[in-house]
Amino acid sequence: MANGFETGDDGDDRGLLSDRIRNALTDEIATGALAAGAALDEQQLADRFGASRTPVREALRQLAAGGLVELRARRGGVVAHTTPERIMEMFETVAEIEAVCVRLATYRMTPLERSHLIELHDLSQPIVEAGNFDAYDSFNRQFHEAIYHATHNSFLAEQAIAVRNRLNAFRRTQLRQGERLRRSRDEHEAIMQAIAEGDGEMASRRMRAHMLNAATSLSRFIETNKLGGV
Amino acid sequence: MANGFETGDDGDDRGLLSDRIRNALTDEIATGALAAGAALDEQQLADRFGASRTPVREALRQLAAGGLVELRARRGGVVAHTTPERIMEMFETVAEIEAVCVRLATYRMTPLERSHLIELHDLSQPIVEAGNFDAYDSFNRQFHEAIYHATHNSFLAEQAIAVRNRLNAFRRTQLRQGERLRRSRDEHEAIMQAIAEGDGEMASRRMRAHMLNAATSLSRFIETNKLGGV
DNA sequence: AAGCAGCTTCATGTATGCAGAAGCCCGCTT
DNA sequence: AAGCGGGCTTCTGCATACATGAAGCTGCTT
Repeated sequence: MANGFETGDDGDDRGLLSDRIRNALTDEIATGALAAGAALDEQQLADRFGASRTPVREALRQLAAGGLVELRARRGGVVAHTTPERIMEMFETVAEIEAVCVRLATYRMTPLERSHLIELHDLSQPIVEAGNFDAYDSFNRQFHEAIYHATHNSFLAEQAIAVRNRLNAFRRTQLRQGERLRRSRDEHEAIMQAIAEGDGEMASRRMRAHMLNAATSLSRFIETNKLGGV
Repeated sequence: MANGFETGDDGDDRGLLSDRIRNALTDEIATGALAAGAALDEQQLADRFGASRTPVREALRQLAAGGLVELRARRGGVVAHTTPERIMEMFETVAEIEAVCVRLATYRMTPLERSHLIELHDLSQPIVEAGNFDAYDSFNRQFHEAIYHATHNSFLAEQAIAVRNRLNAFRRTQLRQGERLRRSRDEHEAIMQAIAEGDGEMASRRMRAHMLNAATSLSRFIETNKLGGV
């Protein structure tokens, strides 16, 4: 996470109250239960969570720092209004950062890391065959994070994870089409090949294309379903 | 800033108390008045700022979100321990992000934006001649931020500014050598030329080199002055 | 003497109370 | 009837008080 907060675990039973509230609100914003622009009344939220305003305030501050909530001094907070254009910008940013990561990783990864990545990639084959979306999502995360770490630049890796998480809040309307699943793995395959050949630039270009393909698919999805303000 | 907080201005007289404390602590950490690893006692800070613990807590949370402070649940906070290695990682990250920005900017900037950038660059000539470090610092910031904006990706621009600001906290030990000043402008010149030729890849490579040169200079500085834990 | 248990102390986490500012509604004026 | 001003309401921001978990210390046991 590397967000400056160590709470033990992200479970929901025993952490700090403010963290539980933060996680809950994050989920609700991500799932759309709290629509963009919705006012966030402190007392109201406190009542809803059976807590006082204090932990709610702290949760809101943290969400504001993460960009999910906008706070105006003495005027309360609202759920950040994220337009489709901005989501596309976020996608492009992630794509570029991932491209940077895979290029550096190609040049710097240890044989052990390369082996781990190959193993991970191989494991995704049966997942695609089975069409298990949740499992693939989990694998996909591991795959990309393995690349982040292989840059041997922990700060960059943290940035990549942070921006990726921030984007994930809007990927719930994920493209759950089997075709994209297979294409995603094929693109991974191409990236792996470039890595194997030690061609960081090629891996970088393919990674960028990989991410932008996902963005394009989502864009089409938004277009056809007319999800105006997300 | 796009950090989710709108406080009117960053002045110190009339904003929110928690913001004033946050700014003050940011400065103190940046200047080294608060050394890395120093414990941050809430009550103690509250006394020092003549406030209660509440705004201090909020300030600490925001700083934690920004990475300047590490908070462990129920165990208080300490100034984030930023090793020279980590600073170098941050430099590399900034260099890569800037490289991405200038490539996108090259392909997307409007004639007006290009003109503005050229004007900005021209204005830096007399500043270098005069050896005015502060003025050059200000210009440099404008120059790079103009490039961010020219990407026409506001999210990416915000990320770039955020990570740059975070790094700036450690650049106070800035290399104030006239030679570096002139070389910096020469590198800008080379970047401008690549932009003028519409060669985004070239501009990107030169920008990366430009940033890494600055990092190398700082690295030498740290090495010779043995600023162990920063 | 070393290690552990229990207690004490203290800092954090949470709740509540209070003051001030922003927004709103109502009534007044033109 | 429409625009404006004042009082009112409500919510945020800050302060203070209470509860709880963590760290350190003391004394006992082995």
